[in-house]
Amino acid sequence: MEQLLDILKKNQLSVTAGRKKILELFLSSPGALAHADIEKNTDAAFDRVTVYRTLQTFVDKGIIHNIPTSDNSILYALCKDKCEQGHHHDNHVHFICDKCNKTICLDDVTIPEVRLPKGFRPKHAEMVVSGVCDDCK
Amino acid sequence: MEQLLDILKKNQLSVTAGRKKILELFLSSPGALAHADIEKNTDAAFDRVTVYRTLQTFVDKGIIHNIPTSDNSILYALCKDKCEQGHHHDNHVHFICDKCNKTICLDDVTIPEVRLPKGFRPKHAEMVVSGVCDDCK
DNA sequence: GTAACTGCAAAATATTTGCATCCTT
DNA sequence: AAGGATGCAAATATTTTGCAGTTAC
Repeated sequence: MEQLLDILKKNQLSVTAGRKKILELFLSSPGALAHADIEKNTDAAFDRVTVYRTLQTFVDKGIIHNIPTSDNSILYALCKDKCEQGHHHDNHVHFICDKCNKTICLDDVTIPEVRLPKGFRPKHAEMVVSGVCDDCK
Repeated sequence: MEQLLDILKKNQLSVTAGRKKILELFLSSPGALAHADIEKNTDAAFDRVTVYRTLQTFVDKGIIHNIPTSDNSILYALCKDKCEQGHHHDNHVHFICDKCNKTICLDDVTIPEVRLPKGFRPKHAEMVVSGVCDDCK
């Protein structure tokens, strides 16, 4: 809870009920959350628009980042590393479980470097592994 | 062109103008395409719904696959390897250029293996690198 | 001729914007 | 008190579905 206020204050965001609740969800969730998850877990206490704006604000501030997915869903997860505004360092692998369908941040698994063809200048890399997670094995 | 008919026939799909045109786009494109790209490049000759259904059909048959992206866009690319229905083998890295915004399949760059935490069973991996491509450097 | 494919209309879903009101600092 | 955040309404955008007409085989 202390941590929660800390994060908001560090990012110069005013502390509101919606932001507290949504950030709390992320802090207590082992994996990533979709917009729909958040609406479900807040009992629609907040307007759908507020959720959109809160997520966008968190992304802008570098509190959360979005995770690449193959379908059209947008998933968000906490930036565990030191993310600054507009400069994310979420260089860890994400795992999607085919059974329970959860997305998990493997914070300890860093994305390996790859050798690119001549002329390509890499700036950022994303890696998503799917399969069966520890809980569902 | 021969190749084009080949692909459709191998997958037991009837040969129609829409499917030919869309598949042709993929065959002649160096990278991935979004739904919007396809509408643009076909001059809206086909109904939007037809594009949706054609893409879905191609994915189901394993002719194309979708590429994970961090924003909410859905990108599709040809399966260059031998993909069977419901069983893709597109284990190459995709590159998204920040300048020209094109997505390129780096067919020769294979996705490296990563060591996962205990209990995780990987089945499939996707990797997307962004930066500046050879043309825009 | 028959099954599959397409276009149109419309429904369902998702996201964005403007503005008045309320809350945080 | 002032600026930012929220809720509501409505505008946009995206995707899906049903059905009748058309096309491929």
